[in-house]
Amino acid sequence: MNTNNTHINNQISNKINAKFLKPYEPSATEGVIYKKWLDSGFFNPDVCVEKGVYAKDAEKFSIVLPPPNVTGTLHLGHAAMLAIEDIMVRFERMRGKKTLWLPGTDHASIATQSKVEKELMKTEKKSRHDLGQKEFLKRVEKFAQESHDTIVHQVERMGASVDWSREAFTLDAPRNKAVRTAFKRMYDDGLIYRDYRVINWDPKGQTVISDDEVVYQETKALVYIFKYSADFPIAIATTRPETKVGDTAVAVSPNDTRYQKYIGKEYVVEFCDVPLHIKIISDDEVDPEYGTGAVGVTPAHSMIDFEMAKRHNLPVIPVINEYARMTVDTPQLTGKKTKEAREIIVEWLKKENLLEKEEEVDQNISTAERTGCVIEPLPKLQWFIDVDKKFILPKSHITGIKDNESVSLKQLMQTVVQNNQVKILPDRFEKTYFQWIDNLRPWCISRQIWYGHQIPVWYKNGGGNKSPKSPTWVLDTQVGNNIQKEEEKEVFCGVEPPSANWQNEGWEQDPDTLDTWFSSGLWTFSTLGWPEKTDDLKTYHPTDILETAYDIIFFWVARMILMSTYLLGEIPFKYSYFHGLVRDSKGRKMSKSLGNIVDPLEMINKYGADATRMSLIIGAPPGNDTNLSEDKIRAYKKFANKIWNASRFVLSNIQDLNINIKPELVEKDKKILQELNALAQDITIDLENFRLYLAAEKLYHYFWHIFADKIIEESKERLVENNTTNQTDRLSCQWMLCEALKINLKLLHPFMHGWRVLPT
RNA sequence: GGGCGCGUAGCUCAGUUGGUUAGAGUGUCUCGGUGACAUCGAGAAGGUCAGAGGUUCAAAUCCUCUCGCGCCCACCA
Repeated sequence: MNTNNTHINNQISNKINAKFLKPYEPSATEGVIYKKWLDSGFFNPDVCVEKGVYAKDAEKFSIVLPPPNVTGTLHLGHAAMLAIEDIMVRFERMRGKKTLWLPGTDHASIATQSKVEKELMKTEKKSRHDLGQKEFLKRVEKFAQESHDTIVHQVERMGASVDWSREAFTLDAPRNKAVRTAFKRMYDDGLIYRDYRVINWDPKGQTVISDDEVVYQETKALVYIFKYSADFPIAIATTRPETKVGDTAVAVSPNDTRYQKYIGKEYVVEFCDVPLHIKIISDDEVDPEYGTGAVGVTPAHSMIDFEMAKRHNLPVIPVINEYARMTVDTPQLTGKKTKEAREIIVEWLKKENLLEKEEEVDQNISTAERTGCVIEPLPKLQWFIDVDKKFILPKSHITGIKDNESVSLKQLMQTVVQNNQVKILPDRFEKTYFQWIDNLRPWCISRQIWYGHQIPVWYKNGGGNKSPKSPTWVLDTQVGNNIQKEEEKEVFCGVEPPSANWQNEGWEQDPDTLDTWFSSGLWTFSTLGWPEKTDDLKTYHPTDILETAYDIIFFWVARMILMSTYLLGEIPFKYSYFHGLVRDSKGRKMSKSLGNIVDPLEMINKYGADATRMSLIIGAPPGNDTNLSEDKIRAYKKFANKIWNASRFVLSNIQDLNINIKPELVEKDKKILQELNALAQDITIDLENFRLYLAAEKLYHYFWHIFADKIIEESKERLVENNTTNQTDRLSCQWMLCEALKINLKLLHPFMHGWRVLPT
C-alpha cells in the first residue's frame, strides 16, 4: 500500500525509546497488529477506496473463503487454507488491487445434524424424533452458532485479512433466496426432476445420499453359488443372499451358448418359503466369463439390476426397508436384519442342498461418508439434477458457447476447463476432474434431513396434471402403490409458496432438504448478492482464485462450475488452486480415533500464528500432502525471533541516521540493495505463479543466511561510532541496513502478518 | 480394471523451465561467545537423488522398464 513507507519510517524513528522485548513474544504482538488492521478497515475494499489507498477503478482481486463447516472447530487443513489465501490476498492488496476476501461458514446439513444427533444420544439418550423437528432444529442452530463463533475467532487468530463486513452463511436468508431461485430455474428448464429409482440409502442417517458421498471400503466377502430350487436350470452367484427373495429374473449373456435354450422361459420357484417368479432374460451387461455367467436380477436392491429391469419390463419387488430389515412376508424372515436373513437363507440353501459353492472374494463395500453405515440400495422417489439434458443458455460469457446455445450441464463443466477459462492447479487434477464428469450420473439432491434448505416444492391432493415421470414399468407392489399416490398430487415449484395462504389451501411443502453442496455450489455469487443485481456481483465476479483442498474437487469445485456457468453463464473463478492434506509427522491422516489431531490454536498459542503459517507453507507445493511436526513450527518461531532481533540490531544502530536524507552509498551497499531488489523481483514472479512455498523459503534463506549472517555481521565493524576515519562508509552502511530491513519486512508481510509494521 | 502421485542426508521434506561443489528444518560431533539473537554463531560428518537402461555437451530433473509405497475413480453379480 502506498502509505507503508511513511508508516515504517515513523515506526523506526519512534522506536528509539520503545520497549523492545527479548526474546520475541508473538502473543504480545500478533493480536495487537491484527486489531490495528481490523480497526483501519483496510480488509474492506470499500474503505480502502474511500481512504484513497487505491483508486476506485483499480483492478480487482477477489477470493471467497471456502466456508468451514459449522461442525466444531478448525483443523490444520483450514489453517493451511487460511495461510495460503491470506498470502495471495495480502500480496495483491500490496500491489494496489481492489482486493476482496469474503468469509463465511457452511451449514453442512448432514454433517452438522448427525453431530448434534450423536451428542443428543450421548448426553440425553434421545433421538431427534424424541425431541421433534422444531426443538431439534433449535438445538442444531444453537450448536451451529457456537461453532461459528469459535471458527470466527480462529480465523482471526490466524491473522486472516478477510472482510468481515461481508460475512455470509450458506443457510442464512439471502443464501436461501439464492437456493430457491436456482432450484426454480433448474426445475423450469427440466434439469431438476423427480424420479423413482434405486438410490443410496443410509440406514443410520435415515437419508438418501449422492453417489459422491459413498465411500468404498475393501473387505473380504463370501460369494455363494447356488440354485433357487432343485429343478431350476441355472446356478447364480451372489454376495447378498438375503436380497434374492426379491429376484424377478436371471440374466445371461445373449451369446452364451450354454443358456440360449432358456432365454424367455419363466419359472415359479419356492425360495426359502418365498414364491418367486423368475424370467430368464438376455442382457449385454452380463459377462459370460464371470462367475456362472448368469446373474440373479434383484431390481429393487441393485442399481444395475434396476436398470436391467427397466429395459426388460421386470417387476420391482422391494424386500428390505429403510432400517435394513426384511419386509418379505414369511415368518422366518419378516422384520429380520439383513445380516440375520443372510444366515437364515444360507442355512436353508445348505439344508436343501442347493448351495454349490462358497468362496471368499475381495469386495468393495459401499458405506456412507458421514455415518460409516453400509449403504442399502433402495427404490425411492427423489429429486435429481440431470447433467445430460440439453437446455438453452440465454447469455454466455463462456468461450466456445454462444448465447442461446443448447447445451448440457456436463458440456458446460467440460468446456470451461478445456478452454482454460478455469485453470486447475496443479494441472494433473484436470484429469481427475474430467474423469469424474465422464462417469457422472444424475445428481441426487434431496435429503431426508431436517437441517438445511427445504425443497421449494409444494404438493396438493387432487388436481394432478403436473405429475412426475410415471414409472409405468413398476408392478403393483407396495412401493408402486406409494408412487401412484404421489403421482395423483398437484405439484408447485416456486421461489415463493403457491399462495400467501397455502397452508389453509391444502398445500404441503416437500419435507426434504437439499444436499448441502447445492447451496455451496452457489457460493461464489450467492455471497455477492445474487440473484439480486448488486454492485458487488458486478465488480467481484468471476472471482480470481478458488483455493481449497483437493479432496472436495467433485463435491464442491465441480458443482460451483456447474452452478455458475448455468445460472450466470460465466465461470465462478479463473484459477482453482488445490492444496494437499495436512498429515501428522508420520504421514498419517489426522483423526480423532488416532488421537493425532493438532489443534492450530494450540500451535498459535505456543509458537505464534506466523510460525504456524510458515510451517504450513514451506515445503508444501500445490496438491502435495504435507507431514507437519511440531518441530517444524518451532523452527519458524525461531525465525520470527531472528527477524525481531535483527530488527532490534538495525534500529539501535541507526538512531543518529536522518532517514529523510539519502547519503551517497558505497559500491558495496549499492550492490547489496541491488541484489535484494532482484530477490524481490524473483519472489514476485514466484507469487504470481502460485509458488508460495518457494517464495517463502527464499525469503527465509535470504533473511537469515544472507541478511543476518553476512550483511549484518559484516556491518558491525563499519558501524563503530568512533570510527571517525570513515564516516561516509558508516553512513552508507546505516542507510543500507535500514533500507534492506524495510524491503525485507515488506516482502515478509504477506507471509508473516506480524511484520507489516515494526512493533512498538 | 482405469487414472494419479510418491520413493533425495539418521528423521520430515524442498529442489520452479535439465546447467557450477544437490538444499532446509531437525538430529549428531567440534569450537566460540553472553552488547541483535543461547529461539545464537563458526565449522564438520552424513546422500551411487529406489534400481536398470536410454536421450543429451550436461539428468535428481526428460523417456522406457522393474521394484516398493500411497491415493482417487469404476454398477463385475
